[in-house]
Amino acid sequence: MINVVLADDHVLVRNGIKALLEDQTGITVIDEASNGKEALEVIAKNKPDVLIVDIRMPEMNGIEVVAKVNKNHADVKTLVLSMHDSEEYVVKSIQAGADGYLLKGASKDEFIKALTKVASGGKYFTGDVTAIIMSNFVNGNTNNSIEPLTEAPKELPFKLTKREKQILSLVLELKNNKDIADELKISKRTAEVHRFNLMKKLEVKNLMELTNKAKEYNLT
Amino acid sequence: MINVVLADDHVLVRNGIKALLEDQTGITVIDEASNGKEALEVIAKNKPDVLIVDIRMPEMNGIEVVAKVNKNHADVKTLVLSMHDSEEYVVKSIQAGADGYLLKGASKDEFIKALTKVASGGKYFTGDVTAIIMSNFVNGNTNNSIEPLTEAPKELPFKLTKREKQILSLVLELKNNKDIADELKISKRTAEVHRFNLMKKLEVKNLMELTNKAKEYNLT
DNA sequence: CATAAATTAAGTATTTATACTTAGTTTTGT
DNA sequence: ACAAAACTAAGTATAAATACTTAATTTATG
Repeated sequence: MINVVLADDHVLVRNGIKALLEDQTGITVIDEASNGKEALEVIAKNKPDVLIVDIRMPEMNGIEVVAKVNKNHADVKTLVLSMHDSEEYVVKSIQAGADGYLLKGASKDEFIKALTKVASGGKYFTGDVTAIIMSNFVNGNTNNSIEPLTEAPKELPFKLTKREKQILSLVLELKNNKDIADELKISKRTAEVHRFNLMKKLEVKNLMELTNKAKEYNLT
Repeated sequence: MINVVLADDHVLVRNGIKALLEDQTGITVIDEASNGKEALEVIAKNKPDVLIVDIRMPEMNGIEVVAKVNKNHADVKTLVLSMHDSEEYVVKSIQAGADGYLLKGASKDEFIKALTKVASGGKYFTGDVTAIIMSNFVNGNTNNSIEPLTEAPKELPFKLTKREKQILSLVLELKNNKDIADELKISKRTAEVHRFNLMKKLEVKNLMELTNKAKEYNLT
């Protein structure tokens, strides 16, 4: 019997997965969570075999949840669900210690396969992203299984100060330096400097690249 | 027996709804579509009783689909699914002729209730938005039922030309005038003029307001 | 085919952003 | 308490955006 906890902020998606899984004998959804923090609480309480977790969630995103689960509840397996087949997300999930990564567009069969594989101690990464992963890790993998990362997760190539993060978030709201300055009660020139340093650190040269990079590194 | 067509770009969501609905006797999902255009084709072919359609979809959004279905297949009922309880979406759905509007966070019970009500010629709008609607239409409504709009859908307070829509979409990607000009092979000055006219028409004075307004009116 | 609407683009003045550098003033870590 | 890091903000020069206006071509539509 596989005991599962579902974490996704949409009831409908949870219901869907639940219906899909419980149609299968040997799988039970013992609890649900609608955000990252709740997921951690629920896991601490219930100790499921597998956590199925969406990346995009309020309070705390799925990847952070996976990282924490791996740290504090090493025996709980994690299967990440995502709408995106972005390399960034996949790699981050692996680094966070996820046991599997599935696209929301996956079929029922693939879903069940992934869950059972993960529950039995295996790894499952959807075929759509396997090629990407392959190029990053050299292993004797069979088709959809890969070994977990052994090396320490490589840290971001930049570190932002508190103030910079503040300014970044305002810049991402497309506010101009004047408005940012007013909002933070600093001079416009100071806002400019922070923005300038931000652009340097993130190695971008315009707003478009900034927003893309920020999204890429989840600096929202 | 109610015959339903599902249109949503996520297989998982479709599977979820399907499982949820077919659990109920008297409801059959006869076909599915993963984007707006496909939805229209599927409807032309199958003539279902009800179309359950997500707002956010590739190719053509759910509201446009509803409008077209209402025009070309008046006997097909439409139930709009959305993640957002935004007034804009609700009002637009009603104007497009939707018979119901449900949040994705709806419970199974509410879902079934909405579907059966819509299928039998009624209207169902989720309680979360009823208050909003009430303030717009004065009718002798019972709880969750409202009358359809009789007046012509009020048009947007601005109309954009083809070129302006093109430029708008590039502006929304945060591209600057130079890049937009290069991309469209026009002079930078021309791009500036179009952007200027855009700002005037939408009555905004900076990028932030522009993106907000564009989102508001679904001008993505 | 004629007129309106749309697209193109230049001119001009003013404001804002960019790309730095320098430097004084907190804050923070050990 | 002392250095390092962070925050603040000024100066300067150049580039780009803003806020218009005018006006020459294209393109649509009655």
